[in-house]
Amino acid sequence: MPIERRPLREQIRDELMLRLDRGDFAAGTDINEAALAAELGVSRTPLREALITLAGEGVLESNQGRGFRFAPVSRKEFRELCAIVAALEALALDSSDPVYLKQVAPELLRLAQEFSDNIAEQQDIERHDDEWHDLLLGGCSNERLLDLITSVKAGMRRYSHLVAGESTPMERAAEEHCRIAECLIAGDPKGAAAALRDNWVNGMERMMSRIP
Amino acid sequence: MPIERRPLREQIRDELMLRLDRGDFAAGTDINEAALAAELGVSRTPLREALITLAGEGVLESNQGRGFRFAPVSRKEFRELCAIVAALEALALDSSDPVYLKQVAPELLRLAQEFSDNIAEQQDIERHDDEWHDLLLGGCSNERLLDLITSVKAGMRRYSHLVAGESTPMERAAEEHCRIAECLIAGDPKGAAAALRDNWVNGMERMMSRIP
DNA sequence: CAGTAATATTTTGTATGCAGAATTCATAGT
DNA sequence: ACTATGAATTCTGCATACAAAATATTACTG
Repeated sequence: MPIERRPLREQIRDELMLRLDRGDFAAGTDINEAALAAELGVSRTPLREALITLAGEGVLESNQGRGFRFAPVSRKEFRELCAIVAALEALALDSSDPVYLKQVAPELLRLAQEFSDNIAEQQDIERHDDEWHDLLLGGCSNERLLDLITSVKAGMRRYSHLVAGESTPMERAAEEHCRIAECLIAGDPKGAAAALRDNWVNGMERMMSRIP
Repeated sequence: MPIERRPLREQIRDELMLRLDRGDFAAGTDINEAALAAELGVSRTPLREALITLAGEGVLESNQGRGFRFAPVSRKEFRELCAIVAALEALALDSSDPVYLKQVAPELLRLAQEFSDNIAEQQDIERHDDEWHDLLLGGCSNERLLDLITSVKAGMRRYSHLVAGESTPMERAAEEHCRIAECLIAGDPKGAAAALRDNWVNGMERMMSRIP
C-alpha cells in the first residue's frame, strides 16, 4: 500500500482549515509564523506556502511587512460570496449529466429528509450539508468548476461557525434541499437550479443577522 | 510620493504572467526553479511562492517531487473555463449599477467600433479586449467576484496566444461587443448579459479548432 | 546490442540563517 | 499624566543550506 506522500504545504493547509472549522481562530486574528510552525512541528517555509495558498482562496489576507491574518468577516463579503457560489453551483447543475441527476435524486431526497429529523452537532450539520451539495454536483463534468466551487467555499468557512446553535435555519435549509431533490425527481433540472439558487439566497438571509 | 513596496512574490508573479503572454513558455514546459530564479535575479523562496499562487490559479500545476510546470492545454479545459467566465461575467453584469452601465455604454460602443476598424498586433488586441471587459464590469460592486474573474482569466491566458494571427474571429468579437453595448444603451441589461454569455460561447467555438 | 542494476548528478522540498521593517517598551520632556 | 522620541525586541521577507527524491549516466549481464 502506498504511503501518503503529499507536499507538506497541503497537509498544513488542511490542518489549518480543520482548526478554522473547529473555531480555533477568530476572524481578524493575525498569525505568528514561528509560533504556528513550532506548534505544527514544521518549519516556516512550508507553513508560509500554505498561508499563501489560503490567502489566494480568501481565507487569509496578507499585508506587506505585517504577515498574514485571518480575513475579517463582513456582511458585504458574505453576500458577495453567496452570490458567487449560487451562480457557480447553478452552473454546475446546468452542466450536469441529467441521467446522474435522476439517479441520485432519491438519495438526495432521503438525505434531506433524515437530516430534517435529527438535529445534530453543528460540526456534523455542516459536514452533512457539504456532502449533500457534493453529491448533488457529483455529476458535473466541469472539473475546473468543481475545484473553483471548493475553493470559494473554503473562503466561506470563516462564516460557518457564526451560525452555530440555530435550529430553525437548518430546518428551512432541509426543506429547500427536499424541494431541489423533488425537482430532480420530477425531471425538472431548470427548476432544481432555481431552487438551488434560492437555497443560497435564503441561507444568506438567514445568516446575515449573525454577522457584525 | 510613496515608493513601491510590494512583496517580491507578487512582482515575480506579474513578470511570469507577462512572459507567458509574450509566449515565452509553451504549455507543458516544466520549470527549473534554480535557473528561473537566477534569470530573475531572486532567490528560490519568493519564486516558489509566486509559483504556488500561479498553481492556485490554474496557470501551473505541481507534482510531488517533480516541481511545477505550465499546465497543458486541452479543449475540455478551455470549454470549462469559458463556461465559468461566462457565468461569472454575466453575474457581474447582473449585479452592476444600472446607472453606471447606461453611463459607460456609449464609450463601450465607441471602443468596440474603433476596434473593429484597425486590426492591430495580437498583443494589443488582447489588451484591448481585456480593457473593454474591465470597463464593462467596472460598475460591479462585488469585489470578490471581480477578483475571482481576474483569477480565472489568468488561467485562460495560456490559451490566448494560440489564436494569434486570425483576423475574422476578432471582427466577430467586435460585433458582439457592439451588440452588448447597444443593449446597454437601450436599457436592456438582461439582453446585455445574454449577449455577453454568447460572446464567450462564440469566442470559445472560434478558438476551439486551434487547440490540440 | 538490449536491458537492467548501480552510481552519479540534478532538482525539488524543507530547514535554517540573516537583514530590515514593524512593534513594543522605556525614557525624557512638556 | 500624557505625548514624543529613541532604543530594544519581535517578526516578516528573502536568501542560503541541506537532505531526499527524481533523473541521468555508467557499468554490467544476458
